[in-house]
Amino acid sequence: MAEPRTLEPEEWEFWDTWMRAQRLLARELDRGLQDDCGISKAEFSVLVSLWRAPGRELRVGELADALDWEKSRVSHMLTRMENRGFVERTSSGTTGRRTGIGLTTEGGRVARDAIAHHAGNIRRLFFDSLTPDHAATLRAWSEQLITRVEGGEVP
Amino acid sequence: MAEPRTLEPEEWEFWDTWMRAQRLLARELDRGLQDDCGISKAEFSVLVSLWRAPGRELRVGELADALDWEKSRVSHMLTRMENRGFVERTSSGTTGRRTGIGLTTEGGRVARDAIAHHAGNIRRLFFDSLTPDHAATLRAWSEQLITRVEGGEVP
DNA sequence: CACTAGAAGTTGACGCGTCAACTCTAGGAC
DNA sequence: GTCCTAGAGTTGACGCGTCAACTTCTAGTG
Repeated sequence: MAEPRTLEPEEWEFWDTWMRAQRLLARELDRGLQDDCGISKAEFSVLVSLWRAPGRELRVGELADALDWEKSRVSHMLTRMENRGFVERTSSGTTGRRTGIGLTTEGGRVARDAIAHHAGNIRRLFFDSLTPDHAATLRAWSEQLITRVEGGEVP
Repeated sequence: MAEPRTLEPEEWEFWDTWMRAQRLLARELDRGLQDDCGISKAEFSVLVSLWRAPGRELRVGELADALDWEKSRVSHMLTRMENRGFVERTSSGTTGRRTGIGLTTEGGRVARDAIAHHAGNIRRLFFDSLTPDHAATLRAWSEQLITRVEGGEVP
């Protein structure tokens, strides 16, 4: 028997609830980052990627891969973050071409701070709301979903 | 004993996985809406809200409440959707002031289509990946999270 | 009725993300 | 050496979302 390809009202309600929870969670975390550290979630991601990188330095393409962003998005963001003094395009190679992205001192400071604050907020908003059982379920489901979608195994 | 307010590496990994799954899910749904129906998720939300409204008509403030958006965001979006012919600002009252937002014929058609397509995609990507057990867990957790965050009950 | 406070809605500026077009460089082929 | 191409990175235009300032309507007070 063919599954219905539409949703029952109850399923819509579930979906709306789910989306709402996601939105609230994301909003709260963004607000925390903005209020406590003065940066956006996107800026945070860049700072963390650089912070964790060997030598605290990456290339644009590597950043793009790590963040799963388009290169041009990375480039735009780096321009803005360079203007704010968080990041610098470091020259390397014989021609002095500016390849490679590094943290400034200020950028490193902010990264450290933000990681601590953000970790606290994630614990407070996410982990504290999960029982071990819920956590296991969410984790399993996330992994399965990633495999399905990234593998293109969705019918 | 005080809980640690930072995250263990394993927790970070869990968090990253979780975020990645969310991102993929959202991206895939957006792509479906865009490819199949030529609209963004935001436009979809507006169309659905109007479609479900009594009389297929709402005011800006009501839309803002329903969507949990800022009024100005709604206003900007309506301007764009009005230009695309999906929506019209209907006059009412004695002074002919344009209050109230309605669907155009075209808007109604697109809304119908999009709801069907989107429902199919949600089933395929979300519901099909859930066992009844997972579903129950996710639902319970979502509701609890909403209560906590909206109630401001987070320490 | 005039006045005013405030709600409802709009606008403009700005930072952000995407897409397509562009520049620059490194590395062959000849 | 010269040319040519593929990849890396940047730029510009445009739609989007937020914030603050603004206009306009409405309702209450005297």
